[in-house]
Amino acid sequence: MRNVLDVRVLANRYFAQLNLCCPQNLSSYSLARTVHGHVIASGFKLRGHIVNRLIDIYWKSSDFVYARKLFDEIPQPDVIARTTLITAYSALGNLKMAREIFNETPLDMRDTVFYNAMITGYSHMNDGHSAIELFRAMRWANFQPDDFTFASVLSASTLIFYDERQCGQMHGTVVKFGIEIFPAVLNALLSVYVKCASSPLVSSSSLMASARKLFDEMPKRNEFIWTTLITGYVRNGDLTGAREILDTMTEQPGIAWNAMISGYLHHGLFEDALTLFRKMRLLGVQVDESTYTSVISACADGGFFLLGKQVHAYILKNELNPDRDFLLSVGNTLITLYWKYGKVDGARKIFYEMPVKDIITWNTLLSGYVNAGRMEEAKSFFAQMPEKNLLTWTVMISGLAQNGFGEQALKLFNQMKLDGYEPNDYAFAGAITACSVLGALENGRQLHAQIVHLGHDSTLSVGNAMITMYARCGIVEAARTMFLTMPFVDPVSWNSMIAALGQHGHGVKAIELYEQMLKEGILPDRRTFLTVLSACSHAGLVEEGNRYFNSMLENYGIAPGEDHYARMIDLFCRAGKFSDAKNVIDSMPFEARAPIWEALLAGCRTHGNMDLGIEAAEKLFKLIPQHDGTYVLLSNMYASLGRWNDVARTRKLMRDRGVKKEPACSWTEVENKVHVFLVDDTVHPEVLSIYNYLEKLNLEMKKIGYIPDTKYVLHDMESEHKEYALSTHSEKLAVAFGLMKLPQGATVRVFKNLRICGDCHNAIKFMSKVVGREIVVRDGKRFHHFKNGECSCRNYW
DNA sequence: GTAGGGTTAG
Repeated sequence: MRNVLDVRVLANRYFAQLNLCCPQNLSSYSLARTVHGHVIASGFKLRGHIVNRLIDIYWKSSDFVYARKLFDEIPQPDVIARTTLITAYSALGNLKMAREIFNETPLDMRDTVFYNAMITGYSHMNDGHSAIELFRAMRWANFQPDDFTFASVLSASTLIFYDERQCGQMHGTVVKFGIEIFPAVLNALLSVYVKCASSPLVSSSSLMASARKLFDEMPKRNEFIWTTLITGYVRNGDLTGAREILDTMTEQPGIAWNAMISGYLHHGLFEDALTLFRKMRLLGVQVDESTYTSVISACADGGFFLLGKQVHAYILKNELNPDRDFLLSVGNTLITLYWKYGKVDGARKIFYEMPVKDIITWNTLLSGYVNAGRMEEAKSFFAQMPEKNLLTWTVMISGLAQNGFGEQALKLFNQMKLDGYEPNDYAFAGAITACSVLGALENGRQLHAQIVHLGHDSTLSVGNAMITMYARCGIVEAARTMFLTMPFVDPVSWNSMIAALGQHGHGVKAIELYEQMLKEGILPDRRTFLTVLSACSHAGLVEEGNRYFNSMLENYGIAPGEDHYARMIDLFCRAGKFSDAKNVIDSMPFEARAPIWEALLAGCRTHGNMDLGIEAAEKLFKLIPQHDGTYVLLSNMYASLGRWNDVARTRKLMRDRGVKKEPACSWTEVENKVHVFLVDDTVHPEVLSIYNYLEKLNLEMKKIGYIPDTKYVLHDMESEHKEYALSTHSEKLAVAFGLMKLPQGATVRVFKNLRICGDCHNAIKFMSKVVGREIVVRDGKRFHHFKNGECSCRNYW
């Protein structure tokens, strides 16, 4: 039996040991476990300060389950243990559990600190209303609020206050309680004014003036207060004002400089951010993790990859300290830096070397894979993520959609909703993009309705995706309406609309829109030129295309890339100007790689320039021997010349060389083999008749050594998404239409669920030219008349 | 046991 004194000595010793523990540090966690073990072994009952301290260390070391277990084992947890637990649950974002502990605590046990913890929990989780409500309840129950209370309450107020009157009232309350002598409270009050001023609903000038007055009258200013004011000016877009404050500062807290750097960063002034960083180093101002994070981010977004790499090297050399949490946010930004400059492997290396990762780390590398189009890696990475959030899903959905996996993207979109996530505008934009990939107009329209219902329709991401979706589905008019009714447009919107017109043969209109964009002072970017050149190419506007191409470097300082040269080759080939196309290749400042030769071969396919096509194919065989695309293009070229034996020879060559994928069925190959094919109104027989039809076609093609991919169609018909399956293959349907030897003026009905999409429309136009007859296609209540390669549908165009 | 400012992902 121990005597009381022994126990107390022991307890004090344990407590001293525990106080040595620094939370959030693994070694302190194991020390806590050891002490805990000693306590139990000695038969000493866990209670009082020791147990509270243990709970505190456990949860701060993220062993929350254990912390809770310990708490539950205490027969009568005191108010301190309860406060710890409330703080713990709040920090984990679980306000429900925190509130449960709160409610279970009898009124006579509570104290001000206890209330403060719960109020702070609400405030940190951005639940301003609950925080204020609890503050009222606290006063109602006659608890005296202190400076901590007001700091939290004021912080909560910034979330819900929207006008000057409220700010003034709160100011009065603070003075009434005589709390304004505490810097933390004053700073929080300043923050209330500043955040209210940055609300779009109020005029910021008078609120900022009040904030400034408050600031000027402060007896003492600490680094918090300087920083709050600087961010205030930054948030209100007054970077000059912010900089003036920074320059008048007597002390130089690094944190205020960080606020300024991040201000420059968020206003796109990357060079200013970097200049300030240099000055900071020069003056010896404390640089920390946050500084590096912003600076690397500025490098990533501002086109300073080399500088970013230098900063990386500097950090590795001077700042690498595994004991600090240094690597997390800096590492996250570094991953962004590397993938944004195409160094996905570099990004991956950083990821795997990081000792501590969070969800941002995972999301960032996922974005890297997705952006590089490395979807297989992205998919397996997504599958092995330990935690996902809305952004994770969004990145994956739009990534799948943009890389052509429309069906998978829509599946994931539904999965996301099943998992309880409310899609945001970006997620909807991803789903809409998936619909444009699939040509699934019906689906896109349903999404459009939901988007309007949820009020996401005014956002840029959704609007831009919708323009493209309607355009790809052939409804250029709807795309135009979107473009015209969007409250804000950006260069992407212009690009999308120009592309919409260009893709549907409205080359002249596309160019007119481009000119209008220039008039409105929007600068074209690399993608704009890709779009404009395509439009010229489709509309046969060779001279204009050439002029725009030359203007890139001359007027806008954009060096044409490989893709732009490829577009020029396409432009010339379509116009039959093969020698000009060849000249483009000779004049390029870099060695022609595969995409260039592919463009040439594709151009030769369309216009049957066999010699040049073979030359391009030879280059491609050398450059990428196992690439099936070359064989497809080459055999298509032969097919367009009716050289069926060469088609068969090419395909044999491909098999002999062990190249895997079979070329897809394409209209040029079979245009000489025209059949009658009509569909009726019900769904099932239509599916069957297409299948039967293609089966028949199969046999005929096999006779000449061609293996078409009807398996593909059959496979999708069996899939659960019938509607997508039909829509996915609208291009193939167009092929089927094209194959028909249509009687003069014949009408073809399109499936109930299928509308004429962009690709389909183009294919039918093309076939009307080839067949030399008028084709009438009924699409719902509308009729499309195709004749001589043009469509004269009044309702649409 | 509780408070106020700056920090990265589409």
